[in-house]
Amino acid sequence: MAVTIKDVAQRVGKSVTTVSRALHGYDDVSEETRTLVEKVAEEMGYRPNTLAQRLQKRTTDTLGLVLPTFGPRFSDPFFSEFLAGIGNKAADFGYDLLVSTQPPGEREMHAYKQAVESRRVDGFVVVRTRMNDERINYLRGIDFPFVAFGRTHGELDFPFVDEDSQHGMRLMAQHIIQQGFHRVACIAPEPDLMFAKYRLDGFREGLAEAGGSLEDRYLKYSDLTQRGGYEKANELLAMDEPPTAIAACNDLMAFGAIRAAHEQGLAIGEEIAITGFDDIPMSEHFHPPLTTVNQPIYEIGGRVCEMLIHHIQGKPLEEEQVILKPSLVLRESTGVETEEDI
Amino acid sequence: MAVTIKDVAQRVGKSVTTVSRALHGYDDVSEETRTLVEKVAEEMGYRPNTLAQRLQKRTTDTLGLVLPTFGPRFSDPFFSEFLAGIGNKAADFGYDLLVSTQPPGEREMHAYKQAVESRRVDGFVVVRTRMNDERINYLRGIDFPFVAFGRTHGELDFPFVDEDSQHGMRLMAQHIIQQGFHRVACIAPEPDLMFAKYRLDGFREGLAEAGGSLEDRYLKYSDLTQRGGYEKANELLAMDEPPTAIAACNDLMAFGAIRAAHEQGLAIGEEIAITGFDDIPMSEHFHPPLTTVNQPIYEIGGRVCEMLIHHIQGKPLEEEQVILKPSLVLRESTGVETEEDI
DNA sequence: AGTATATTCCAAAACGTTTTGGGAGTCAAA
DNA sequence: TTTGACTCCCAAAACGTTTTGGAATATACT
Repeated sequence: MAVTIKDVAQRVGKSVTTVSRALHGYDDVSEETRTLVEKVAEEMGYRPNTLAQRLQKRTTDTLGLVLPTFGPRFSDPFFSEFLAGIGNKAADFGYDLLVSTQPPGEREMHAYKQAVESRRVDGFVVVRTRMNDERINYLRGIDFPFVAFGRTHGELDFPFVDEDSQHGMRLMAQHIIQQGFHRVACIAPEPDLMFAKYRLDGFREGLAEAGGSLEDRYLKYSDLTQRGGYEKANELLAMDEPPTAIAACNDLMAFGAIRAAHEQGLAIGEEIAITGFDDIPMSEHFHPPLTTVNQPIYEIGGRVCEMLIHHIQGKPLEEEQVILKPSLVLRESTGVETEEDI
Repeated sequence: MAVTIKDVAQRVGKSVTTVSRALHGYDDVSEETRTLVEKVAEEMGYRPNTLAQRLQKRTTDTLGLVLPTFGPRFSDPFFSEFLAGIGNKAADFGYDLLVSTQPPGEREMHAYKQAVESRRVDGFVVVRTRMNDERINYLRGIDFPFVAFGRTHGELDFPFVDEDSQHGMRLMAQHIIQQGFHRVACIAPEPDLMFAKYRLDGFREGLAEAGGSLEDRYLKYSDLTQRGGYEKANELLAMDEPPTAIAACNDLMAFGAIRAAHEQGLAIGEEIAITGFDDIPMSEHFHPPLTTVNQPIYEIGGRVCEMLIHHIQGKPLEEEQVILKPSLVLRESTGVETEEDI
């Protein structure tokens, strides 16, 4: 059907070898035949068959990304932005991006193993790391290229990009106290997620440094959804002595908490402070605009992707392990009045 | 490095052919050798090389999806849910999903053409169709398999799934009028998007049927982001005679409009009604909860994917063109008090 | 003239599969 | 004993590339 290199060779009256070498700029082919080959290939609409090229070069030029989804209504703006960051960078380098969606667990691991064993990808981007991360253990065990977004507990002898969310949450705690909110609660995700630990630790440190503390009764665990944040915030607000500040560990849960506070008729930013983490685009446009910790998700995606490609190509990485300093974004949900930075 | 079928063949003392046929359940191989082959293959950890298989079978077992992104901060919850729908269904059928992200235009078309010409995918999911859709023209022109989410203007001789958003917006218009809001505005996306036409047409029809109309000054065009909705709503609310209802053509823009109304101190659902379209998970948890038109995004993704796979495999489609009836989700942003459906 | 050196080319192997088109052996029926 | 059917097997071709390891010719230098 399609035009193959053999067809081109026949047409120019040269061997397949010569055509291939002409097209790849080898210098053992005369200027004359090179231009002829190029012309004919162009005319015939020759496009190399990627599969054949990849088989021969023993490389897939493909990156793998397994998105950890929870339930069908997977709808985390965080991931679409991260995906765009990876995807665009991958395209720049001529790599394909193979995406699959699996909830953490057996099927997820199966997706990784299958991709590795049947040689579908050259490397992985591992996202949302966990305390003891089976994906990373596996990939490290077989020495398969990957770069993680996030760290793990224990040995950190693999390449990653992470934000210093411990520091971010420390700043956030201090900000909350400074704004005059003293009964402070936190909604954290399942503690198996690595960033949960960092954010919670940082939050505790920040409170301690500002002379406060996080009481056990004010610590709630939830999934990372709005619904989860809503439910846990409702529990908190129904207590005898409800908190006057709720720090959620991501923006989505903060949105849920805001809704709960609204329903209780609380003036957010005055009677209660609510904070998030991530600074997804929506947080600026929420009512009220959300105080949160900025995470340059798109850039991180690009960075991770670039590191992975270098890794695959055996190029040395100038920085194997990147930790970014976060910055606070202060908005009305903690009582800060601002003309929003546009 | 990795175990090939040749290694297995050598080990069992049979030909490569026999091993291949044993592993694929052909009946011209004895029960004895079959079990032996299976055992040895298992022991040696043999996994067929996908690339080689695909080259030989002249198929890629891969679906293409090019997400139309606008700018780096691409963060549309709509797409992550749609992606999950496609991804999970593709996995069920053993297909890979190749994702790239490109803004509409030249680079986008290049992504399609490259994937087709270098034979990287067996078919495409085309999302967010446009009036005169170059992607569809191209794919149809070369008779390449695809299924669209959405229709186009003109001939509809290709497989698609779409929601009858015309009907949805008709219902919405009537609901708004019924709730007693009469100065009605609309924020629509660039008219090149096909669903913009349907939604706007439907909205006009609904208003007409309820004895109203959409004045030109109350029609604003925007991108599909929150920021856009916010800006256009501000323009509307700054008019001498501002509208008392704003129907946005997606939830994200509605969120932006809500923020604008909040900032004007308007009581949403009472002094002004605001509506969206899509019913992304967040719309239930917004403040106030958003009246919108439900679109089963995850299911549509799965449906489109399944249709595409059938198409690729040459199986007849029971339904080539699917149009789903939408349903209104009434919430507080139009003054409806509900115990939310959980 | 003979030898080295460029220059230009290509046959064949390789990547790892699946499929094609038989072949050899056994057994029962003619 | 031949014939036909059946069972089990396999060499070789094919998929479409790239790379290896020369070969052939022309040119330049002793």
